[in-house]
Parts: sequence; C-alpha cells; structure tokens
Amino acid sequence: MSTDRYPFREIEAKWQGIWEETKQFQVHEDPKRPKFYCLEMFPYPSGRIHMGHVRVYAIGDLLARYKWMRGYNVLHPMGWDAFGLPAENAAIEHGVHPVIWTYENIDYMRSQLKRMGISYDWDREVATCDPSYYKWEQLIFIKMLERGLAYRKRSTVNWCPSCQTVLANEQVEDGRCWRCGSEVTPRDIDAWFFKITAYAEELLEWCDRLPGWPERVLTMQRNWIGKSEGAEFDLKVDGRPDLSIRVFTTRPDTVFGMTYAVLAPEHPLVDQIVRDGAERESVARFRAEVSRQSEIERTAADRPKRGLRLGAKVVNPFNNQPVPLFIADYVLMGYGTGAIMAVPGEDERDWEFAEQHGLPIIETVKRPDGWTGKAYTGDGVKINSGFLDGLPMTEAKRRATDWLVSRGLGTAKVNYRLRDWGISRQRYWGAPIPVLYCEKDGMVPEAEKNLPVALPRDVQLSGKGGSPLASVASFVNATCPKCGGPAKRETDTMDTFVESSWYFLRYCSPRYDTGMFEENAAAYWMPVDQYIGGIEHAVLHLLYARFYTKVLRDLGLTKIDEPFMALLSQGMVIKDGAKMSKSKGNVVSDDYVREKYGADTGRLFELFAAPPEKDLEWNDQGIEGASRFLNRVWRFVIAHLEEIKAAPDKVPSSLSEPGRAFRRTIHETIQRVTEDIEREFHFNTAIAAIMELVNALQTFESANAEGGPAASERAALIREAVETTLHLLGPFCPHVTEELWSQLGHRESVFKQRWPVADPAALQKTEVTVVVQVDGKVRGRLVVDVDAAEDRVRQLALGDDKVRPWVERRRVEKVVVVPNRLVNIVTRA
RNA sequence: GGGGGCGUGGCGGAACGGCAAACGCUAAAGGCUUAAAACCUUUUGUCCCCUCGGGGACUUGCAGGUUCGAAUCCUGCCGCCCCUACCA
Repeated sequence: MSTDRYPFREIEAKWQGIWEETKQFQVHEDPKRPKFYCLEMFPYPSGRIHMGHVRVYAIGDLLARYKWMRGYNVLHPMGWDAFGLPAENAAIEHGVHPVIWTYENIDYMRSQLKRMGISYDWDREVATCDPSYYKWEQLIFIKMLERGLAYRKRSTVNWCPSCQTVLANEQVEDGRCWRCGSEVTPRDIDAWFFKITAYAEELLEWCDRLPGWPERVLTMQRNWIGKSEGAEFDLKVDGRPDLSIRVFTTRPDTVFGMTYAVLAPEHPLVDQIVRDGAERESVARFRAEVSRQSEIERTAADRPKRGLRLGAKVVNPFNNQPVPLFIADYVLMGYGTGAIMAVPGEDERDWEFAEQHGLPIIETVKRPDGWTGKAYTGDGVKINSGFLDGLPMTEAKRRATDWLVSRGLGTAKVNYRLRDWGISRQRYWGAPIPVLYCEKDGMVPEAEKNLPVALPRDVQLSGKGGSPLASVASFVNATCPKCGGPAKRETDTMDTFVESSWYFLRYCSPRYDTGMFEENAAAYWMPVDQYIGGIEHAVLHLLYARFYTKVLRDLGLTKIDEPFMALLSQGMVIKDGAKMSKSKGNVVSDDYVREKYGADTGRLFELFAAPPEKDLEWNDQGIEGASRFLNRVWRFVIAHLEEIKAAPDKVPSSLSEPGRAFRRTIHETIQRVTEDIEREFHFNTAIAAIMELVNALQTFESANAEGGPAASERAALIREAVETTLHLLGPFCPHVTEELWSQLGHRESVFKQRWPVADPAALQKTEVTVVVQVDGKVRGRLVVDVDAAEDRVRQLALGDDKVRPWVERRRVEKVVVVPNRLVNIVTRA
C-alpha cells in the first residue's frame, strides 16, 4: 500500500466527529426556508455494506449536500427496514434470536454509514421492528378493516415452500419466489388482503402526473396495473334457460366471429353445466391434469393449449347461433369473468386453439394485406358482422356495446390486471396483524387502546409447520376486546412491504407518540422531493407506497396524493459480470475501500465511472484514478496554502489575457457542474468538469511563475480557482474538501457556504473560433469578434488561406453561417 | 408474443442536428530515483502521404432516407440488455 496518499483516515474521522458533535445535519421545520426532502430507499439490515450499496448513498448525499449549499432546509434521514425473513432464517440456522441478529446488523451498518460520512440527521433514525413503529400500521390496519380496504378471504395464493409463506403477486418472478428462487405453488388458504384494486384507476392516472419519474418505471407500473376496456355480456347455455355464462372481451366488435366459447377449468359453472356422469369424469381428469402443471410450465412460451369440449352449447346473442363450449387451460379464472367468447379470426390464442381443434374461423375484419393465414388483431373495416359491417374498429366496438346495453344483455366494462395485495405472512419476524377470533363475536379487531400488539420474544423457530406465533400460547390466548371473553389471536404477520409503505412519513416526526406522524411536520416535509433507489422496486415497493399514501389521505391523515415527486433509479454495481452481492461472493467491501483509499475516493469513483441510471462496472484501476485525482488536489492546495491565504479575496478588475482566459474556465466550470447536477443528474460529467478545472489550474500555476510581474493577480486567481474547486467538489467528497477549506483558514463548514454562481462578466468572450466547412468537411478555423456580422464572417471564410484551395475551380452554391459557431460553404463543380 | 432501452477507441464513458472520441483508465516512451513505488512530461481510433512544421482519407452495429450539415431525426435489417407474458 502506498504511503503517499493524503491522510484521509485522520481527516475523515475528524470531520465525522465535528458533524456529529455540532449536529450539522439536524433539521427542523422552518417555514421561512424552502424545504428539500432527499431520501434513499432504506436498507434491510442484512449484515455488511459493500460497494454495491454505497452507490445509492453516495448519490443521495451528493444531492442533499448540494441542496444545503443552495440554501434549502434539507431533510435527509436514514432507518432500517428491519422485519423480514433473513433474520428468521439466521435464527433457525445459527440459533440467534432475530431481535439480536437484526440490531447487531443495524449497529454495524450504522457505523459504516457514519464512516462513509453521509449527511444523515441521525436523530430521526427508525427501525421498523420497533413496536413504537409498527403500532401505527396496526392502527391503520384496523381503520382499513373498518372501511373494507383490508379483508380476509380464502383464496388460491402463491405459496413458497421454502420460505413457508404466502407471497404477493408482485413478489413472484417467473413463477419463483423473489427472495429465495424456489418454485411457487398454488395453495388454498385464508389470507389477508389490502384492496389495492380499489385504487387501480387512480394509481394509473397519476402515472401521467409524475414527470420526475423515469418513463420506464411508469411504464412498468402501467403495465402491471394493466387496464383494459371492453364489454361484458351473457351467453345463454343452449337448452338450459336457467344457466348463462358471463364473458369479458376487449373486442366486442368481433362478436360475429365467435365460433366457440371457453370456460376456465376451475370455473364454478362447469359443475352445473356438466350433468352426465361420464362427462363429469373426463372433466375431473382434465382438471387434475391442468392443476398438475407447475406455474412455470403453465407460463412457458408456445406451450400447446389444452382443452376439453363439453356437450353443451352456448348461444351468441348477436345472431342467436349456438356454438360449442370448451374448458381450456389458456383461460384463467383470475382474470375478467374466467370465461371468453373465442374469435379465432382476430385473436392469436383463439386461432391457435381453433386450428388444433378443427374449429371454424370467420373473418370479421377486412385484412388490409389480404388473407395471411393468421389471426389479424389490427384495425380495419368490419365484414361478415351484420349491423356492424362497414364500420372501423373503434366505432364498431361502441355500436356493439350500445347494442348490448340497450337490450339489457351486457355492459361496458373495465378490467385491471392488478390483484389485491396479499399481506399475510405465515412467519414470525413481522408486525402482528391486530385481530382476534372470538367464539361469540367472530373476527374482532384489537381495541386501539391495546395497541401495539407486540411480537412476543419467546418463540420456537423451526421454519416448518405454519405460523410460529401459533405455538406461543401466551400470545394466541387473549381476551376479546368486545365481550371480554376468551379469544385467539391472528397468528399471521404482515408483509414487510407494509412497513416500507410509510416510513418516509414517519421520518417527518419520528418520535411522535400520539399518532403515526405529526400533521404539521408531514405537511411541511412531504412529499419526498427526490427519491433514490434500485429499479428492482419498480412495481413492488413503489406501487405499494403510492397506494398506502392514498389510503392515508382518504383516512384524513395527510393531504398529499403521491409520496415521491421525483425518482432516480440507479443502476446496479457489477463485478465479474454479475450484480455485486453477498450470495454471489463478488463483493468489494466498503470497509476495505475506506481503509485503502478513504470514503471520499470510493464515493468519487462510483459517481464518476458511469451516469447514475446505468449499471456500473467495478474497476480496481478506476478507483486508483479517483484516488490520484484527490491526492493531486490535496498536494496543490497544501503547497499553495500561504500564497492563497495571503491573496486578495477579490480578483483584480482588470486582468491579463491569460488571467482572463483562466477566470473564464473557472466560471464555465461552475456553470457546467451546476447544470450537470440539476439537469439529468450527470454526475460523471460534473466530476469531469472539475477535473478539467484542476488541470487548467495546474497549467496556469506553472505558466505564471510566483513572484512574477503579476504576482497578486496570480495569487487571486489561484485562490478563486481553489475555493471554487472545493465548493464544487464538496458534495462529492465532503471530508477532504472540509479539511482543505479549514486549512485555508475558514471557520465555517464548506456546506454552510453558498454554492458558487458563475459571474456573467467572467463568462464574457470578445472573440470566438468559428469552424469553416466546405461541403460539410472542416477545412479551416477563423477567430472573429463575438457576434460579428454574418457578411463579414462569410467574406473571411471565403478568403481564408486554408479554405481557398477547396473552393477554387468550383462554384459556390451557397454559404450557411451559424453565428459564433460555424460556416459551411456548399459548392458545385 | 407484447412493451421499453441500448449499440461510439484496447476499456469506462463525452458530445442543444454544427470541430466525434471530453474526462478517466490501460499501454508505451522519457524524466526524477542507487533502485522501485509515488510523482512529472509526451504519445495512445484506423490507414496513407510527408520537406518531420504538418497534410490527407476513413471511422459512431449494417443498409437506406431527410438535411448545407446526422453518433444524434426517420425507415428497414442485425446484435445485446431489461421488463412482461395464454390478461381475452
């Protein structure tokens, strides 16, 4: 290890101590100042912070410190998403209680964040496993229960056999558990749900009103909500006046192309329709076959569609034609009505099924390119469609729906793909669901005065055999809050995504003990102005938090509609071709980087190596480069301390030509860095600009010897350049800049300085270089006065020695002059 | 299958439709050193010419188009990545 690096260990410890002692980042509501709420997604306390985690904190800290310097009152809090399975699994494997495991990790990770020098207001720290935290979501649970926004229902849920718990739809990826990767199996179970579907339309609409969010996250949310508009109507079962099947379609205009209909295999009407004994048997066999397929097989691409033809027929109400009825695995009970009209001509799935089963295909939309032997799903003129003939798709949809409505046969209908959020977890380390089951009163919510329903400490954790809480007699056996008789507690706990759905509100008044959050504090700080986190939460946490915020609003607790005004989704940190993670064994530890190079260097490298939204490849040589740069800054400032301290604090009003040029570089850098941070978060180019300034500073210094004729101009400019560099670099590398700033004799923190503003006078140019092209190729350059007359620039360009040979013996067709930039001479032979 | 994104030197990456390759890394040569490290200087897209000052041609996945001018806009291919998926 080199011993030539600047003394980062001492410096970092020193300034972290000062920030902590002076409570520099502690904030209070101050209506006189503009607020800025800067938030990074809080971590799960899983162990140790590595360089894969550092990126998000480096970005958050940069923005927070920048906003401080811009005069904002900045809320920048940190806490712990402390409930969850890894704590419980650690308990099962190593016999450590989840409380101990979790708090030990929190202590270690907190110390890491402090040694990283992130500007958190540590007085606002929260841990979601603390009863004083989850008490409030238990209260909200009860209020949601009262309003029907929380409910319990037996239903088929996603079951992870390895985690031994239910998963929400959002937590199943490719038929596998998002956490452990085990194959998810369906299971019928009594489970708790939050009625997120009641907010589907609002969640979707607001996607258009979040301009600070990345488009791809909004797209993912829109797709997840999956709105589709169409019509619902009944198909009468032929010869069975008592029975009809409700179907949903987005293409009511194609109804004359229906050649069969399909029910989901588990559709309840199947049992009523099928009465014949032999047919019942084949239905049972078919159902068994379908349910034997795993989730993964079911969703595999180009899997043949399986179906069984039933004896019954159904009647198309539009033309009174009876068509055959099937049950088939490509129709899902969970969407729409679990039954469809099949239109093979205009639906690819129906086409495939019809071909396999030899069913007729009718063309009801005139193909613009003729018959292609495939389903056609595009727009076109209706044919073979009775009263719809000749109409385009949109008009035909409307007319078909009107026809159904006017006869009382159906309705217009909007469906969403979004399902209610299953929040029951059959595990220990989570917030208990605050309800009881009383023999007399049935299901009863716990009384508010009895909250929190605390998680008992003494429990046997085996990872098997249902909810661990069920075996804790002292927890289960309780008193009914309604009748005072004996009652059993609910033993499921809440999904940990419930805690993370409102922690940003808790930070506004983290010690408030008479409610979830203090109204005025939340009104002042919320919404979050800049949220920063990984793309993996695009439809998980970010959708749940939006929903939960709207529920709190409708409960009258807050006035905000959306929790996060702007979102920055940072890319992953990659090493050896994979995301840096403990499980892959490719982590670079934060402790190691901090020991070898210092926290400032590690942060600088991660901010410099790639723009924040892109993935970042870890590179051992790259961090050497970042280290080299900071050492260069350090050595320069230390070597010039006396000269800078003795320098006038104002640059002389009249400067030599090199002095003017250098001063322009200083102020252009201010402009570039400010714009790069504000616009599009181009932190990498902001750092590049600062590096260029430092390069220019070194060139200026060596070209203008000390004690020369313009000694005071030189000193003043070096001073201005150094001070500017320290201010601009401060949010990226806070410790080294604080130290150098104080070595220059300043008493006040860098972060209490005003962010520099470019001096328009310094930016003034008197001359510009104009590129001269001939037929689009650069042939020469002109130095002309700023805003020189176009005619004059044209004459100079045509007369230029370098340009003339390219124009001679050719005819000048025209000359394009872009002021202060370029001349293009267009010629012809 | 659907949706979104991307494609620029040896590498990470820069470029409001206007000088492609900023900044950094790597590599090479030189300087300082007894020596190494560190540090400093120079060179570093490809090819060609050269009187050694420089000059020229080509170059942003491929093929077209729009434009005085395209890495950037449009069309069609090729390749890669992410999301999503019998959603009727």
